[in-house]
Amino acid sequence: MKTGDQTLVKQINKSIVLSTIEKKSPISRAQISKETGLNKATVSNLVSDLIADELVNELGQGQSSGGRKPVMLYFNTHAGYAIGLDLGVNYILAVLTELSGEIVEEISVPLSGKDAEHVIQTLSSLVSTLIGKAPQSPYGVVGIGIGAPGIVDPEGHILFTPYLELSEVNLKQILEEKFNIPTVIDNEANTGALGEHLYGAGKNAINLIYVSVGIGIGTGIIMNGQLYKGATGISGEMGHLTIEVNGRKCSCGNRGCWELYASESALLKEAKKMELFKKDDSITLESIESEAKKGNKDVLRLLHSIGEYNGIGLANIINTFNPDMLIIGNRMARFENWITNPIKSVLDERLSSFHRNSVNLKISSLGKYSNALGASAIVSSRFLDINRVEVI
Amino acid sequence: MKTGDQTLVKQINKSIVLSTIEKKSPISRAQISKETGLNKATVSNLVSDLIADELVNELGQGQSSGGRKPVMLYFNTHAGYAIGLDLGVNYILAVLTELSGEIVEEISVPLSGKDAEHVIQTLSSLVSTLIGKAPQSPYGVVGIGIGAPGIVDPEGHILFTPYLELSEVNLKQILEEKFNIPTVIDNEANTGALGEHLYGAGKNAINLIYVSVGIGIGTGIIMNGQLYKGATGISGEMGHLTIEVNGRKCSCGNRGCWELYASESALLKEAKKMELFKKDDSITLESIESEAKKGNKDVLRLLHSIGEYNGIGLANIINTFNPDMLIIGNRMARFENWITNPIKSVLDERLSSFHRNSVNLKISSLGKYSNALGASAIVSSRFLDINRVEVI
DNA sequence: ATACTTTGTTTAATGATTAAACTAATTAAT
DNA sequence: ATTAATTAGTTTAATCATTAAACAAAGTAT
Repeated sequence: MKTGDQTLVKQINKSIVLSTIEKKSPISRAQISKETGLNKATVSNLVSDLIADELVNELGQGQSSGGRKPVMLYFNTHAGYAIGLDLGVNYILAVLTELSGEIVEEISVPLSGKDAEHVIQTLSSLVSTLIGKAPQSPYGVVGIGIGAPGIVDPEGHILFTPYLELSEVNLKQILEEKFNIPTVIDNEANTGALGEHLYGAGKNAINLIYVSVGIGIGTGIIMNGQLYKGATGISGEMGHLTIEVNGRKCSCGNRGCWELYASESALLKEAKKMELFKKDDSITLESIESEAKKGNKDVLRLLHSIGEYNGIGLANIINTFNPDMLIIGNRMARFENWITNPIKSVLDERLSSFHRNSVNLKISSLGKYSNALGASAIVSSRFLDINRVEVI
Repeated sequence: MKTGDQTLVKQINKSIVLSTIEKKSPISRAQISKETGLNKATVSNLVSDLIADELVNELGQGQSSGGRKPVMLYFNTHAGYAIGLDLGVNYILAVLTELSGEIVEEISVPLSGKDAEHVIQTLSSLVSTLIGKAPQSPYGVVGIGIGAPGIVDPEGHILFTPYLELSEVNLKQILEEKFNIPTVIDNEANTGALGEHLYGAGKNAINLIYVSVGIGIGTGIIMNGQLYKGATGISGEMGHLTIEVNGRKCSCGNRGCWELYASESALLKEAKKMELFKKDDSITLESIESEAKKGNKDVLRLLHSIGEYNGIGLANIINTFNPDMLIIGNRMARFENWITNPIKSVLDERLSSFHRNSVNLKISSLGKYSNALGASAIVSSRFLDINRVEVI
């Protein structure tokens, strides 16, 4: 059982000091003491440790406020590096980040094949490249984080991906054996939620729902500052909430699932029916967006309707979670200009007054980086042993 | 900021020792040491404290296992008492419990008036009576917990009750001033969830959703062993999930809300349309149940359909939370025999295989006591300072 | 030059846990 | 019946993290 002792006390306080420096650097020992309530002596001790760990640097003196000048402390964001991988359906985005989440290298490659071997091969080669590009540092590459589509269990098995042939593959184990670096895999909605929570639009929200609207719709749930993953790691399948009892049959087995009406797939499917695109066989989000920009009435009407359907599901999420913030991410985010208003008017119409006033709807601020950054954040947080996020 | 020190360490360990005794009594110091990993000396010290606090008793010797006989320790469930109030729409159920949750007194009264004064008067008189009946004990009545219908904010204001005239009333403050006893108010779905989690069907589940199906439908959300209340304390309004986009208008402003199809109100409304009940003006759940027992085909068909609609919403909950357990409580629970099968077949039909296998559906095991016991548990837990549940 | 401030370190005390030694009480074996 | 072995619980001394208070260092203000 996890009992208390002095080691625990020190861990807690060291963590507090480190994250204070992370958030407020440059900062002096005296200021840390005032902000945290820890004794000056305690802060001095812990800072010595952190300097020995190379996680913190002393860098010059600050302004005097009527007495001795303070020594300013900085978080050593270059103590190590983390790799974050956004495993998409037809691309992989790989980033190498500092411990602060700053991107130092990024590579994006299309994913031509869908078979396990090809995917693993591509991932590995990206990881190799990024490891090679990581600058010299005390700790090197401290972890590999992966955001994957589909269902991932707590052990890193991908149980099921609808579009890649990775079902039952234990990516975590494969990569750990290959590179001997701690590896973590999670669903893309979860990594996206973490990315936005730590570095993006959701920085100040402790209860936030990240809604990844892509081919399907998935949600990442952060409550009380912790990622919630459910009993077997497959919570957040809110794309499969029934919004029409006798609606169309969904591949999941259910009927009338939200994502059948509000996702990228729904948008493309409806667009294909339009005269405008009939000639064009390979209809894309780009072409839809360009038509919207031109002001094509039919396209605008379609986006309006998709927006409304998004609003209906978002109202469900608000009624369920009463979150501080909702963040819409993934590819639907690019239609921000056309879907925001219909979403808001549906929320106004459908929410009770108690919920209506507390709605805080945002569009992903990290854009295509939410997943990769969230994935890298999981492993750098683990390395820093800061309880910024709870990851099982 | 909440920093670490020796006080914290002692709090943590004392809490661990006390809850070990609570769960496994009778138990010896040596066994506690083995189970928790704490040193024998530490356990002895903490147990001395707990005995001085009168929270633990030594009571006789246990069986030797080849050496000195152990001294058996018991949790002193009579160290204090807690009051739990289930504030219903037309009744109040009040219980006086031991610290273990054992009921020692219970009073149930009908609620004739709906105005604030009458409700407060009735509550106060029940509390007075129970305080009078509490046996002599070291700590007396340690708290008053209330489970109320409607929306309760974190400060104990009832923001809105659909059926009582208590909107904007600060019950917590009123009762605390009157009795000078710490008082906590929460939504009935939350207290129900806590009751089942601590004493009922959900004892072994750390991720559980309690679904209170009464006049409306509310849910109590327990995740990672903690009650989740949302940004402003009004999460869990899953009765208002849209299951028919263009369905009937609901009083909440939304359309096609789940509770319009699956609640007690839906059942009564449909029953009223039946020939059988046309003569009878005051149709009740009792009469419906009695007809079901007689095997009335129309009633059975109606219950089957209500069960199916319950299943549809429960599938939504499972897709959202992937919980260890779902518990159906409140008045719909009495129709267990007729709704369980339709619920299960809907779940089988509508859930993806990953969720289907992990479904754990139960009916409330505390019956009418879930709320009152959950409410009393909040205050006794606070008193014991055990982190059995997180309550804001 | 002097008094006052602020920063950071040193010192001694406090207190919680713990390993190890010890006492107490019981069983099993000779 | 005596002895050895075992288990329960306490005592003792050591360890270690925090802290208040004293102190040293380095500045500002008058």
